Amino acid sequence: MRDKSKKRQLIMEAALQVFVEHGYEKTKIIDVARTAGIGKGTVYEYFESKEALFCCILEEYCEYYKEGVRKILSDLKDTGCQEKLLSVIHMEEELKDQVHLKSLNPVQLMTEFTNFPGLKQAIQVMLKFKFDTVCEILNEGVKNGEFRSVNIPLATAALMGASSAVDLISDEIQDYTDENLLDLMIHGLKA
Amino acid sequence: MRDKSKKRQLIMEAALQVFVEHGYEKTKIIDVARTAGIGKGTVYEYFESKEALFCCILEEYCEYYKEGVRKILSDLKDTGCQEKLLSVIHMEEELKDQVHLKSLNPVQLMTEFTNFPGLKQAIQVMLKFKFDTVCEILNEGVKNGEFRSVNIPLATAALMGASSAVDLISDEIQDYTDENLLDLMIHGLKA
Amino acid sequence: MRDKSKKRQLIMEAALQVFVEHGYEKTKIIDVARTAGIGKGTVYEYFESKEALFCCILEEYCEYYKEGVRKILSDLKDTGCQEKLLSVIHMEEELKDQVHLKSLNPVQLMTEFTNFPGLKQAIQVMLKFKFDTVCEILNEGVKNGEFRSVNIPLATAALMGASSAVDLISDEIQDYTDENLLDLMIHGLKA
Amino acid sequence: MRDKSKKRQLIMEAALQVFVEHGYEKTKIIDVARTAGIGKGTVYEYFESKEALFCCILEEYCEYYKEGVRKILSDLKDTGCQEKLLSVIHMEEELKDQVHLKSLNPVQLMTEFTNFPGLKQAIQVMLKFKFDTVCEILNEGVKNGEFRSVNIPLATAALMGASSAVDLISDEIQDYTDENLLDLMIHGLKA
DNA sequence: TATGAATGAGCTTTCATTCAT
DNA sequence: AATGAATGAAAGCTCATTCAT
Repeated sequence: MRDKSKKRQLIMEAALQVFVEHGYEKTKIIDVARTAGIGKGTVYEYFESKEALFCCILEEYCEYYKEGVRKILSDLKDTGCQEKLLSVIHMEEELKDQVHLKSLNPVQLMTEFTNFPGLKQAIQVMLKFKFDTVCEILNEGVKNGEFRSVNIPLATAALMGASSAVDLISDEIQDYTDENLLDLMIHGLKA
Repeated sequence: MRDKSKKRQLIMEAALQVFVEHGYEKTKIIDVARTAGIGKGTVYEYFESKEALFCCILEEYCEYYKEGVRKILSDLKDTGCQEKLLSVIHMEEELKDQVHLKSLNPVQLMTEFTNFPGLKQAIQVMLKFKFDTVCEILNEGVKNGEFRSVNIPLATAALMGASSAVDLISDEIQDYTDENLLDLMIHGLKA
Repeated sequence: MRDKSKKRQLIMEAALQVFVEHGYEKTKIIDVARTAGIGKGTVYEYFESKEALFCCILEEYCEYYKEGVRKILSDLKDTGCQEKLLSVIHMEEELKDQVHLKSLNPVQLMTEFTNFPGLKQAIQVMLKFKFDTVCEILNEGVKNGEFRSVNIPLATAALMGASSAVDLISDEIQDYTDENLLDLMIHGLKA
Repeated sequence: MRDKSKKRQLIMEAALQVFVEHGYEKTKIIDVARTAGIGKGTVYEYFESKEALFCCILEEYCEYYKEGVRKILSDLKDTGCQEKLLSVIHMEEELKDQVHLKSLNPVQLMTEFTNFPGLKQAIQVMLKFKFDTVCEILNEGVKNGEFRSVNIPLATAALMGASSAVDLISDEIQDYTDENLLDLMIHGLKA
């Protein structure tokens, strides 16, 4: 039982690595298998299809992320919203390091999977969770006077998008820290 | 010569439409040909390969975009930077309408084409141009005291990312206008 | 148009040959292609799938058979039912020679394709036509006093089954002719 | 030794059931194992291969059938041939009920396994036995004046084929009984 | 002895690309 | 110049069989 579960995890980790490196379409099951050091058929003992494998990865990642967010926010119950936002953004970076990936950014994923209804749905669940979480924090910030009364969904999207893009373009950016980005979003460009 | 050029354009427009609708991998050359109302082989008379076709589209789009940006900025030589930024963001929206597409957003494209070296380069050219343009505007804004002295590449990435993501998540957002987004980025969240 | 149709026919003939020789499951598309002297992909230009290919063959065979039966029976409008039955049985033998096959006997096909709903239906159409045709002849024979008042569906099944099986076991049978078989079915074993 | 033999029997019964329900090709060893309530590997402890398993079933079925026929015929030593034929046909029906199967009709099997030389041979043994048995009865019937002097192998094939087909097409047949079929074969269609 | 996890040969099917017309 | 019929490499997936436990 332990072994079965471990191998499943092994495959998911190998798959994650290959998916992130080559993208969904270019990823071949045989490469996932080789990366995991197993045979092609074995992948299918654990996952019904390539799409299902991808879905499982997303779901796990999502759970992992949700869990992390919940924990952080409960730890920060009494701090300011700026700190909460920072922690949420931070957590994502840490998550990436832990699972050794370049990105599982839902904003980016949405782009790639627009045409896979099955996958798109799984991504939307993740995206929705992030969106709702950030919305809530902003809402709280507006209520307690920390933030001004902005269009919250718009601000949420902007925040998520900004942090996504910074990722993609980070080669060009000196001194990037989550703090710097958040500071910018909070204080704005205005002199 | 005229004809040759016109048919090339016809194919590119059909291809753009199909690429944007279905994504690169899911786009079949036969669908491009049918959309263009021509034979499958004809596509290959004008473009070496699917990848080359995509590249040409990007390059043309990039030129078109550059041209538009140059014109706008020369028209706005003496206005404030906020207006310039707005015009640049606006222009992208207009461009989409003109070529009837959901998106050719370079931030999104970067995601999908990370693994096509050929395509990635073309996208990066486009991305770089946008990036440099926005950087310049921000730079000017800082110099003339309109903006505070922020980390300009970071701010540029945030701005580009925000406007990209708002696109993807726009279902959730009420009252989205480029003005609202820009206002948010300029004044920040702070109360 | 002529060519397209001819190649389709070529593939169907090659496929028929391979299907009959190796059975449905053991038939590989690559073998059909090689037999037809074409590439594997070409088969799929003309038929959606292996199953569809098989279905088309059955349907064509069925049409061919129906046409033949109709013609024979209209030619024999005024002869006895025994002669009609004989002609129908004869025709099947001739058909086999014409299409160079061991058998497309529906009674046998029913056995092999019990588990392919799609294929089974096509076979049942063929079987039903034969069944109905023989039933009608027997009915007419009973009415005109040529035959006694037997259970017609039962007699039809027996007749069809007898002529099918004789085929399969024919190695063992000396002096087999359709006439002999029919004579046996008509006069019975009784001394 | 007893256990070994019992499990072997268990597997054969499970396999028989699955083979009859799904056909040879569509039968998966895992399904046989599940039906038998054992592990997949265990099947291979008792049978060399899927084909060997099928062969063993046929051989056992054949033995069983032979035994039954021998017993019946010895019991009926002094009755008429019509009764003997009826008993032989009856026995097959009973056999089916005993082993819970839709059919192991050799005429039908011959069709499916034309292309499995190994299996075909086993089937032919069975077929031959039936064939020879029926031939003998007919021979006796001709000799004792019960039947007229027909082409015996032909009549045998017809009889076997008729009873096979009636099986396959039985949905359409009202009031089917072995007696009715035999009566038809003996008295013929003639008025 | 019994197992089922692991395997990879082998299958169907897709589609970018070629090339004869 | 334009075509679309032909192609075969490549991919996802299945399942009989093996073998370590």
